Amino acid sequence: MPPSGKNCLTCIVRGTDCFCSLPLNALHDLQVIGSHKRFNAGEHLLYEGFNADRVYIVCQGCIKLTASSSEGKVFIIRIAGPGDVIGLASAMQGTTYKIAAEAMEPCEVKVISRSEFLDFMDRFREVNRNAVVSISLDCEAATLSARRLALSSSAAGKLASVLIDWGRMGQTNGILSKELHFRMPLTHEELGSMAGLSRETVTRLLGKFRREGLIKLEGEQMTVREPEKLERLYH
Amino acid sequence: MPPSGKNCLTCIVRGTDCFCSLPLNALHDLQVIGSHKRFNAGEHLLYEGFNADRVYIVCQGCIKLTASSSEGKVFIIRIAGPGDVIGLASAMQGTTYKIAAEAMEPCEVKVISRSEFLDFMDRFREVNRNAVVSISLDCEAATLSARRLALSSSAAGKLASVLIDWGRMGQTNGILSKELHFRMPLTHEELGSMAGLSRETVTRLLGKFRREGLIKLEGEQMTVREPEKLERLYH
DNA sequence: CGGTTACTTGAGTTCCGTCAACCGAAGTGG
DNA sequence: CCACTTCGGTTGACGGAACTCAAGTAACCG
Repeated sequence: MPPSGKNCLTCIVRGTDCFCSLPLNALHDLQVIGSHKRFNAGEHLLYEGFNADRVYIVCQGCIKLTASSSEGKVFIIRIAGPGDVIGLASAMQGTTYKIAAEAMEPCEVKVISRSEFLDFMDRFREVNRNAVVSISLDCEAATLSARRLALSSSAAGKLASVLIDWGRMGQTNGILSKELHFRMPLTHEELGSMAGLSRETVTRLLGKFRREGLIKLEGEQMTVREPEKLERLYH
Repeated sequence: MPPSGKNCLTCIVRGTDCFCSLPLNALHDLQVIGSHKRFNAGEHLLYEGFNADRVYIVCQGCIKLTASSSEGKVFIIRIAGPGDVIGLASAMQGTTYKIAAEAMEPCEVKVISRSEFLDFMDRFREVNRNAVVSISLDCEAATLSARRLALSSSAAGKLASVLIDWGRMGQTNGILSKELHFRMPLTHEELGSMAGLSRETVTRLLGKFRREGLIKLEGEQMTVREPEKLERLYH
C-alpha cells in the first residue's frame, strides 16, 4: 500500500514537521474534508498570480515550488514532499499565489478550499499550531534561498550551499558521520535553478568539486566528503 | 504623544496587516503581557543563531532584518516597522533565529517571551489569525527577495526591483498616479545590501537611472517616473 | 578646522553567462 | 530494426558586466 492509501487515519506520513501529525479527532475531520487528487509529472497544481482559494496537502511525491521571470527563467524556491502544505501563506492572506507548484513525479495530494481550511483551523488548536509551523518552515526556506543568493558571491559558494542544504535534509547515513551521503535526483538544470546559476556552470563546478575530492558521484548517489571545506567556498 | 505611548489600547498603530489589529479583550491582554523596551539606532534586538525564546512587536521605529556571511557581507531581507512582529517564525518552530534585527533609529518595542506568546495565541483565535498573517507576510517578503536575486540577471534589474517594491510600500501620492513618489532614507550601502550589489554599483546605477529620466532625486525624496520601464530592466 | 560619513568616478580584472558543438542514453515510430 | 528525436551532460571560446581597489568630492558636526 502506498504511504497514504487515501486514508488520513492510517497514513504513515508523520513526523515533527509534518502537518498531518494531529490528534485522532482532528485526523477524522481531515479525512472527510477536501478531495483527493493525483497529478502526473510535469503537471501544475497551481500557478503564480492565481487567486489563492485553496491549499494542497502533499500525500505522496515531490513538488517543485517555483518563481518564473517573464523571459522564462525559472527559480526553484523549495521542493515540497509528503506532509508539506502548499499555498498556505497566500491563502491565509487571502491574496494570490506568489509561486507556482509543479509535480516532479506522479503525486497524490489532498485539495482543501480556503474556507474549509479556515474552519478546520478554528475547530482544532493543533491544526492552527501545525499551520503556523508549516508557514514558518516555508519562511525559513525562502530566507535560506535569499541568503544563499545574496551572500555567496561566487557560483561555487551558491552551489555548495545548495548541495549541503539538500544533503542535510536527505542524509541516508547517520547524523554523526562527517560525510553527507544522499540521493541527488536533480538535473544540473534544476540545481542551477535553485542556486541561480546556468546549467553549464553547474556541470563545470560539479566536475571541479569531484576532481578536488570534495564530493563523490555514483549515479544518483552523492557523497559530500568534506562539508566544512565545501561550505567555506561561501566566500 | 508618540504612536504607542506604551498603551496598546490607545495606540494608533493599526491597519489590515498590523498584528495589533485585535478586539478589545485581546488588546487588554496584550497590554499587560511582556515588557516595553527602547533601542537606540544601531543596537541589535536579536542575533542570528540565538535561541528563539522571545518575539518583538514593533511599536515605533524601523528595524533592519539582516543575514550576514562570515566575511562580514550583510544582506537586508526586510525592514520592519510599527505593527510588525519580529522573530515569530523561529519562535513558533522553537529553534534559533535565522536572521538578526537591528534598530535603524530610536525604536520602541514590546518584548514577549515565547511561552507567554503561545498562551496569548491560545486564548484568542484572532491572535492566532494575526500571527499566521504576520508569518505569511514574512514569508512573502523573503520569497520576493529570493526571486529578485535569482531572476533578475542584471544589477540594474535587481536595483529597479528594490526601488519599485520600496516605492509601492511607502508611496506618498495617490495609488492611481503612474509615478511613484516616496521617501528613500536608505544609503547606497543599504540599497546594495537589499539588492545583493556593491555600494559603488548602486551609485553608478542610480546615476544612470537619473540621467535616463527614469527616476528623479531631491534629497530624500525619490520619484520613479516610469515604473513599467524600470521594471522591464528585470531582463 | 579636523573627522566622519556618504557619495562619486575611474581603471583593472575576474568570473560566469552565453553560444556552440558534441556525446551517450533512452525513447519513439514506421 | 533502424532512423530520428529528445534529454541530460560535457567542454571550449568569448565577451561583458560587475566587483574591487583607489582616489577624490561633498556635506555635516563637534
